[in-house]
Amino acid sequence: MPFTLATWNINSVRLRLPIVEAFLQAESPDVLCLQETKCPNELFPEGAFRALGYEHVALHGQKGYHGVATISRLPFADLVRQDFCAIGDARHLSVRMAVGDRQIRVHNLYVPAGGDEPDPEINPKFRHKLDFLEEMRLMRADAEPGVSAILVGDLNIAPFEEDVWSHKQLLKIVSHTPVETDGMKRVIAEGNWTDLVRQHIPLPSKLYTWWSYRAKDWDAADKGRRLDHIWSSADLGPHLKEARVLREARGWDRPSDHVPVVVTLDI
DNA sequence: ATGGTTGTGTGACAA
Repeated sequence: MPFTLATWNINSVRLRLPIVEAFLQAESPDVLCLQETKCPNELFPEGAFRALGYEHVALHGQKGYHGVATISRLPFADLVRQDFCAIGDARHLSVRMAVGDRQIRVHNLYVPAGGDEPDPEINPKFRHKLDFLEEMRLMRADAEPGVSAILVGDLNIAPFEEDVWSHKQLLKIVSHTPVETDGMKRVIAEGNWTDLVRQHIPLPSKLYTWWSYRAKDWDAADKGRRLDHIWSSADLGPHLKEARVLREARGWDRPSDHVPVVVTLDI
């Protein structure tokens, strides 16, 4: 059976509900993982998602900042909200669902952006990002026997040269510094994760999922970065049928600065 | 080098 999963940093789910609804009607993924919902759980617009057939909603939100949500056509169980760095931020949510005969745990993550100065000694936000990455090293794709895994989200790191518009110009810019890109590659290697998007759209193709609001003409300038990712356990790699980045969503009305990333597996 | 924009919730901060 085909199984389609999408991830999208939505930058306020309430403000952007119209484009989220349009996306769901157009693409009809089985699962949508949102980040930066900026919405307390009690104010999350669950009804709008139920009306579109997404009857299963898992929330880890807070007022004003951060927040992740996983909405699904398929039922799920074993909801976990992990408190990375033990500071109470709403940055992680995972659920386990049955897809055909297979069990899959879906992790939804919003990694700290890390501020502007890439020095953990003087910038506590960058220290936090590196600490978060260190904690992610404990996440293993094969952590649960008999359960496959998918890890998605705004990971706020563009790991490869082709994941940014200019490798040289971004080497000292937070999201593409060597300590971050090496750290992410270590998380992938040690956790035995597969980068599904790069499996389907391999290097050296340039690929971005985020364009700053501050650019005058994001499309023409195209100074993007690939900050949003979909990884899986190795067993799912051979089942991948397609991976897409919905670049056009950056040009929609009142857009997020991130666009949806979508994979389809044949389970 | 600097400044550029958006969101929350009406301040200052986060991204």
